[in-house]
Amino acid sequence: MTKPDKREEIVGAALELIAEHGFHGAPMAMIAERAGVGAGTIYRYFENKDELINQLYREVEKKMVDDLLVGYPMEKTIRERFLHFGTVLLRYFISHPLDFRYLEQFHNSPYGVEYRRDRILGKKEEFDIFRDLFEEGVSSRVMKDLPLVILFALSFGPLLAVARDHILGFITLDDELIARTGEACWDGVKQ
Amino acid sequence: MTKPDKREEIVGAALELIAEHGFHGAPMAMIAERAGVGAGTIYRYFENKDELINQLYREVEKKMVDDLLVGYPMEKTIRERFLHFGTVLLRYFISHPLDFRYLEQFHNSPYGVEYRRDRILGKKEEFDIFRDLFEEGVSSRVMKDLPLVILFALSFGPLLAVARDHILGFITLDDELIARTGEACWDGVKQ
DNA sequence: CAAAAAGGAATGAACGTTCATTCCTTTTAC
DNA sequence: GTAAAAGGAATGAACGTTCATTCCTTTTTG
Repeated sequence: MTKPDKREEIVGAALELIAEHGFHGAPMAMIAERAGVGAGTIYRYFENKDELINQLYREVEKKMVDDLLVGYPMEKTIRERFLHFGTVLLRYFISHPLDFRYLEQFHNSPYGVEYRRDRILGKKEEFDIFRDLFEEGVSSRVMKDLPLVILFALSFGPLLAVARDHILGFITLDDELIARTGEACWDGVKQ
Repeated sequence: MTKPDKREEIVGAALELIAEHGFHGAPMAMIAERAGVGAGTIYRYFENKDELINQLYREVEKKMVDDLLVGYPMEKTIRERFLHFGTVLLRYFISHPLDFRYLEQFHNSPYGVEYRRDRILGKKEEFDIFRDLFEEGVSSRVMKDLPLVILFALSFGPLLAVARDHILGFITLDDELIARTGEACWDGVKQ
């Protein structure tokens, strides 16, 4: 196994185990075993478990955001761009359930709270296409004049909830249901 | 300290510590210390940590549901009943942040998934005022004809997200914002 | 009524287990 | 042959739980 392969194996094993069993249900020894490497080897690639968890988060998030931007209809209406995001996001979660579960685990942990605090209250300069879309929506009076955080909640709250329900098997989302869920979210944020 | 007092102390300490630091950030020894009892004493009231966590969940949930039903306008329109729930729920979470955080921790853990599975897929016979409201909304064509699970997501998804943002200090909800958030949720589910 | 005995609630040190991390040996790469 | 990489047993800290003992209340006895 070549060097980058080993890192990939570790990251993949960590993703699977943490997505399925949570941070505390995924001991380093188990990650090592599933990755097919020695326990000590992980520490050649990651300083400690926290570092592994954080780096994995960034990789999963980047992969998702990159995917989200493919085919983004930059020139279309706000509504269409909003629906694009909703649809693509839901599809992404459904076809990458491990990624979704991992992101959820992360966000619902102290790691995620700290991360979100930085993101929302911290430096704005970073490229944030969601923020741009919502700010444009509010200032052009196409969306309700509510704080960004609430518009985010109205949009992502339901999307995350239905993605979770689908992945846990409480419902089966098809294309029509995905589209109608996106529309319903739009009804929530639109003026 | 009388006998029921001790149980109360344990439950209160567990609520505080778990709400703040999660299940794994609240060792039994720490719960015992905060409760002002010996570590072994907890096991006189609860068989084990799981039992403590589950019983605490049921108490917190019951307290909340009871509160939610006070002043429920049984005879008013579906819209008004929906808005009542949204408002009262948000207010409850804001004034009981520990309860909210505990419920979140629970729902985002294996405990919660199992619990939800029973609730959604399992026996329907249990009294569930939410389910009744949404079923009435759909059948009377006041709400969108979507699966109940999705209507739930459209309603509670944003409410939970907003409550979390308030409690974590990302936004400050006042009466007006609470009302407008509820209305926005209604826009999402209404036909 | 007072003293002794019993009962059972409370305690916290101790135990066994689990885990992240380290350390030293073995293997690989060049 | 040597240095880097990998391996996995060893380590020690932290955890949930147990249990022998203490403490306090209640009951019994004379």
